[in-house]
Amino acid sequence: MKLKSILNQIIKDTFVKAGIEAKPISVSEASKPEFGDYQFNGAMALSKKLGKTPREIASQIIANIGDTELISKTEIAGPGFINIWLDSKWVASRLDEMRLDDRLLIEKNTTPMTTVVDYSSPNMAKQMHVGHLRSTIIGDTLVRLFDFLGDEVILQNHIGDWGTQFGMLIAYMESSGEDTYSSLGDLEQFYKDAKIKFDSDSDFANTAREYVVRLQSGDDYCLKLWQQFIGVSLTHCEDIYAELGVLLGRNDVRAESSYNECLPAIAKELKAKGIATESDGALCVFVDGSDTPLIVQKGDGGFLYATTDLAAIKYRARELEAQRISYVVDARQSGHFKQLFDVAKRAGFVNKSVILEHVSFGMMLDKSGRPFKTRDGGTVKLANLLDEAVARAKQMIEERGTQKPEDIDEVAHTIGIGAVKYAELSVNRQSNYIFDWNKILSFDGNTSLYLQYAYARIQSILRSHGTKLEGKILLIDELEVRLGVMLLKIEDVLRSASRESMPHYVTSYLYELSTLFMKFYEHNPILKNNVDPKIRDSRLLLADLTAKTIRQGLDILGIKVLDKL
RNA sequence: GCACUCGUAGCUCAGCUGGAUAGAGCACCCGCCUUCUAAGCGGGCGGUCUCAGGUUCGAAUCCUGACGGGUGUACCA
Repeated sequence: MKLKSILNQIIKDTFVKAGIEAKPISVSEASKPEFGDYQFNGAMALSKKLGKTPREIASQIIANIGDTELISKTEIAGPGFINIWLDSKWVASRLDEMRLDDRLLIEKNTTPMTTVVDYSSPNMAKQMHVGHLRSTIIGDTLVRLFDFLGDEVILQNHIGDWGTQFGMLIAYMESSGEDTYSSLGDLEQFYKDAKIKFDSDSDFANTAREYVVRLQSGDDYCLKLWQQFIGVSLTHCEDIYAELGVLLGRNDVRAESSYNECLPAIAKELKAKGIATESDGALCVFVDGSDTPLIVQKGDGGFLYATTDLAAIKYRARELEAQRISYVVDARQSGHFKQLFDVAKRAGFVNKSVILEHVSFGMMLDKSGRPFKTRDGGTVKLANLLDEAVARAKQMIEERGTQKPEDIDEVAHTIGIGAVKYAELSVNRQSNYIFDWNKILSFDGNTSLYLQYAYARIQSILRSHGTKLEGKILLIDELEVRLGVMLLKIEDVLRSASRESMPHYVTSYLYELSTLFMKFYEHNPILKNNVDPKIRDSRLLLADLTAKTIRQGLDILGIKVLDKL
């Protein structure tokens, strides 16, 4: 439920009733429990405009709140804050509705927005490395989030499958003559070997160069080799996707090369519209605020990634009818996207109303704050990173010794992959972040394990109880009320995370929810002997609803829960 | 040089459209398991929110400048 909107509407109504001619600002969550559940801080700002003291305005607002079942108490505090307490009976009955609803009272958008999410986008010439992790994980969460809230989501994996290096790669693949799949088992090595041969063997280099030309002119033989190469490389990516449990599949691939045919028309159209002009022999679009232009066509007639991106954005807006296009790409390309969006709108490839956003993110750094590399300075392959995560998780649970031997591998996988994903998602995506194994695989603090532990603890209580849950939720203790209100906030959190493409809003919420539950649990016994049956039933229901909310939140993050830890 | 971005506790990070005494986790110190998972909970220590101005009743948040870090800067993607 959209709790904040409901409260905002109440405040808005009081403005009308009181004849206050101003637009109220939004209520905000109370900064402290003593200040209630929500607070309205708009009275101070209106003081000058209305010629009244903030406290006068505040009391005018309060006087007009009238009879509403969801607010139990209001007060004017300090200079003119209005503190608002929700009625615990009202909260309790909403929670009773929530636990009977699969969607936890989270509404589905009545008018779905067609949203394209462009993410992962690995280069087919190389193995996936840690640089692809953030895009893949953040993008996947956005897809799940948008979809859950009811938007029409279209996944786009804009794989890099075109460029001069493929001439060399297919020539080398041909000459190595081995079984293609196994020889491409380590793409990184394959690329290096090809490069060595290219640099040392002039006949091979000539063949490679010839293959680039033949490839670009549509030669059947080279195209066949190239398709074979891309096919194998893509399968490697799919292995990683399966390991990570992300949604991307072969149907979501819309490769760079698929836009090749449209590129001349894009350049022509930009030129015809007078948007692109020639400069130093290249066809360029100059954009206000950038001193370097977006180059649409090279001096030699070739096209660049900017042209491909323009073709792609046009395809997404026109063919896919996207109303929102999100590019989950690292922050270094912010300049490029600024130009791209400007040109796309100016050229009319995309309507003005379409939301174009660069969901940018920072770099992954190691513990000492340097770019995350292997000991010898190479890029860390994603496959190795994920293997290490699972291996470390396995070691931990073996030491703990609470899992059955046959379950260990699966549990280790859930924990290890979950920890890596959560680490990516829980920090503000815009800044660089430090990747530290000890931190991400910890049970303390804002980690996936802490949430999984909270969930597992609740499952354990439910198992001990055994029988079906009964009764109603009663909110008596202060911690119960706070937990209850927190549970009702989930939709507001998901909505703002979706609006701003900020997955860490969700992780922060889940962490706060889990810590609140832990406190509640420590202070309010559930199954102990002296607990009144009605209260016991209520607390069981509250625990169960908390678990469901954690599970739903983690599901949107693409992280699995465990019944036992 | 120019552009973008960041600067919050010893470390890693939250802090939403400006609001009350700036919050977590780690580390360090102290307490809590005969009973629901102690991978937990409670308490303590720790801050000139880089600095200087400005706007405002009110600034970590907005604006300007300085300093410091990162990134990008014409035919690679």
